Amino acid sequence: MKRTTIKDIATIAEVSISTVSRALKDHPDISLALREKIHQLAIELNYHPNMTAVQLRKQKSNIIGLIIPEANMFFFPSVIKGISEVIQKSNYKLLVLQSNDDIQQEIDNVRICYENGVDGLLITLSNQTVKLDHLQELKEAGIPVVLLDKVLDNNDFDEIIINDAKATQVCVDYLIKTGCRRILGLFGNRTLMITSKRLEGFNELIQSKKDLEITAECHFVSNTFDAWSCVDKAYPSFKPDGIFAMSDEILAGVIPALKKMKVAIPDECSVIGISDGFLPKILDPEVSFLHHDGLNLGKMAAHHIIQKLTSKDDNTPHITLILSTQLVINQSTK
Amino acid sequence: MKRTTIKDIATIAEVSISTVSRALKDHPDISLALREKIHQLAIELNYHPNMTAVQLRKQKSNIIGLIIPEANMFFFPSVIKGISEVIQKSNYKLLVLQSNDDIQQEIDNVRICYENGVDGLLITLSNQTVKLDHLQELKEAGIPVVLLDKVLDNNDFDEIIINDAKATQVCVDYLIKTGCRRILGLFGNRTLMITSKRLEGFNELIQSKKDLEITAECHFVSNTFDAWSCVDKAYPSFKPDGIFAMSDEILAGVIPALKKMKVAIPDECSVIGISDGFLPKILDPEVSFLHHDGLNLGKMAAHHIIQKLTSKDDNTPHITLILSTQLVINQSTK
DNA sequence: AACGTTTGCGTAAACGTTTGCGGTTGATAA
DNA sequence: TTATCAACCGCAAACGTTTACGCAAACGTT
Repeated sequence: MKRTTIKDIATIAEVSISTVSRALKDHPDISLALREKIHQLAIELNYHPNMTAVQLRKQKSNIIGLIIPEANMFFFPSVIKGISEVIQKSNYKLLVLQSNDDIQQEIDNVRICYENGVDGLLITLSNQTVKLDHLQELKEAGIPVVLLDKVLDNNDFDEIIINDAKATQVCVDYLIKTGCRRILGLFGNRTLMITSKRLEGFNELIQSKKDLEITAECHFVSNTFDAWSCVDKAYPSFKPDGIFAMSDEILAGVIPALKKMKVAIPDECSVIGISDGFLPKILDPEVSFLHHDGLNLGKMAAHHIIQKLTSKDDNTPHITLILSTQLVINQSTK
Repeated sequence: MKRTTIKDIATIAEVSISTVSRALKDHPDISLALREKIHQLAIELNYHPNMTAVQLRKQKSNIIGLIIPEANMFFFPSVIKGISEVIQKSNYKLLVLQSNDDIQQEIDNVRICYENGVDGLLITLSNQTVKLDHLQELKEAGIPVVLLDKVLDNNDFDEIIINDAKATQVCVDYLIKTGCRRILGLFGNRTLMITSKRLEGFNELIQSKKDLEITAECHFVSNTFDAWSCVDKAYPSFKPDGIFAMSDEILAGVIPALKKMKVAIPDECSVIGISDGFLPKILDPEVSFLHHDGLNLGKMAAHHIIQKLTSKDDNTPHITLILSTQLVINQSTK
């Protein structure tokens, strides 16, 4: 059951290979009659182009690489969905690799992308990544790279992010405005820029409100259940009246922890977080959150990289796209 | 910034292209000294093989296609994670396409996989899929196809599933054993085999317990919020004392709906479902569920297709792998 | 000394496309 | 008649590898 090639079609139609190739893409050099005949033949023989050969010849794969730390249920599904929607329309395909938050795997994955001739790369850095040499190589080879969400400071790459500091401040500010004075901040991995930015914003805001005598405490957790046990320990000793969770993953641990301790939300303690928006709806009570829209992030990323791929001038300076966010107030805050 | 090829290496080392090719894979025909020299050169020149060319020549891509209906936060993240973990170890890559539960997109995606020369295909059928001609073509071209979770009856393909009917019965049986007599069943899209199997199991069990005078009612919903509003409507009229949700996506709507109506779980109404296991932990109260392990499903699928790819004899009859499941009891049931 | 055998490398075809260039018609214009 | 020019199609190289085959030199065996 060998697949049919244009050569097979050529033999049957008794024309040359090049004629078949041109006919199939309706090149005006080929007469209409012959074009139709060959199209017909292609259908009959169930011909499908061998993209591998096309890639090799055209030096273009129409494949976009996506490297993510981990395919967890938070955030990435929406991002992937957003990317897929856009690139499928533009005839691109998505090669998904995960680094498992391991720098070596990330480097390997970048290499895999390169070897497989991706036309562009979207990447959310692992939390072990502190320099971008591996990406620099790609860039020098003329392959556009776009960083998503988790980035490094002062890098030379295009990036699509939110204003992490401000996002955090909007949340914490809301807590304070609604009367919270003892605020517990829960953050992710310390090595991540996304974490330090949000932490920075957090501390800055607390500082700026010192006349209100705010007390704050910050913890760093690595996943949902880590957040859960962190709240278990920190709540009784610190007795916060407001908790800020920097991500859905953390939020998913905070609410159950409080409820297990019979802490009334928001009467005894308010909760707010940065979230993709789904989780807050199904938790009880519905959580107030700053909407960080993963679907939109994915779409923007895809649009941006496709635009880079189709535009001729690649000497544009690197660009930072800052997504807008929106505060959504629900019952978890007063 | 052209990428270096073995030709470049050959020119510099003043040997032939084939010698470089062999040296790089340590072919014994090449002297040790030359091998080392060429390896060294490859590193200096930052050589990376062009997999597209390798693919074309070897007629093998080491790419596995994955087609899913939708990258949502339920189930698929774990499946993708499981698949990725396994295939990355075996040097395979994953091409992820989503059909958005649209048959035409699914067909297109299968074609894309074929054109890009995937060595194997993993697919979870869309809910519009009623025949498998598009997959048959792949199979006839010698490309192994494995169906995941959502399958059709009496198909000729390898499949990895759970015993849907039994899984449902275990859940509903538990509800009945703990005293429920008015049971509301919430199911997904009717066209899916997975739905009809679970529904079948549901009805069968209810029938078999007719001496207990069980009353049951079934509804079909398409997503979380659909499930939510369904409960909103059905609960007041039907007044169930037990609810069965056939998936995480549905479960995520049931619990909030009940809580909003101030229904005490499980005192007024028990809840149980088929779930990947994460969601039940963060909902309140913690939900009893039959564990349908997506991570494991992914791993099994990857292992199976890799095994098929490496084994010589492809004339094995099609095989159905039925994953084991486990009932986990929490506070949402008595 | 004659004959195998091994060692070490090169030649060239092949994988399935695309595409620049050139060539052959037949018609039209000068 | 000859030059011009479309219209239509084929030749062959190229993309970067792999690999069957060949071949020369070196070595070992009688």
